[in-house]
Amino acid sequence: MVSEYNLELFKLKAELCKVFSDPKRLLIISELRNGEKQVGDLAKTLEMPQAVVSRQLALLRSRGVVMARREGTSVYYDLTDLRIAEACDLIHEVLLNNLAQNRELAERYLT
Amino acid sequence: MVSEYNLELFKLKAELCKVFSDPKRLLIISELRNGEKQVGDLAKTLEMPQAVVSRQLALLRSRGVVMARREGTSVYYDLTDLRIAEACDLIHEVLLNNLAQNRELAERYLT
DNA sequence: AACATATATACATATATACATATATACTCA
DNA sequence: TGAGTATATATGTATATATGTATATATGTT
Repeated sequence: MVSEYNLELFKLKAELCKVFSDPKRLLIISELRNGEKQVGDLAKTLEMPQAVVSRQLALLRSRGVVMARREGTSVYYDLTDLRIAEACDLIHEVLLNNLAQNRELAERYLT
Repeated sequence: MVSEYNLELFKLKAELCKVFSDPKRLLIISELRNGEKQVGDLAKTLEMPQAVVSRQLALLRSRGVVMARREGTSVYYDLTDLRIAEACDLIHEVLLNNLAQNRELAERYLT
């Protein structure tokens, strides 16, 4: 039995998580872990077209994951909440665990 | 500068996170927190068509988020890794924080 | 004001995703 | 083996998302 209230909350959570479902955005988030960066530098470091980085940052900002600060012609972006990075760490661990289990399975059946 | 190796890893992470980008899947994960459940029960509790629950569970399993155990005609599903639930908790907190900040903004400008 | 730099956005297109409905499969028991 | 129950999958359709390219906007400089 799912109340409307709960459903709404889960929809918001899903919206937020959608942000993490793209490798480019994860790379951006990963870069921002070490402190704020400007758009152009992110584009250069991550070897992505500027427009792509800008658009993804706009999306991240719309979901409250990053915040922007203008300084002259540059715009600096930073994470709004370090727990986002922590969540990414947990996912990282889960992934490594999955991979390890897959390897184990593979070894069991392929050798 | 993103190495191919890293890119591959981030793609996998994004694939894993995609799992959390749907409210139905989050509800299922949330239900499974309290222990394994069978498909039909999940469908009933969450008021979703059986086919929807089954398909989402298949997806969750393909990503290594849940595991299945058959017992007679029933199939029981459970989380594979509690850190998944922990990550969801962190996201929950981030979301609440976002909402609080939005409310603050709204109050500042609407009153 | 004219120009340069940094960033953002619009549009068209390709791809991915979710859902409802119908159907198939796996298992149990008579 | 045949009926009944639980779960899984296939298909068609509607919608969402990502991308490249081109262009717009904002700020700083001369």
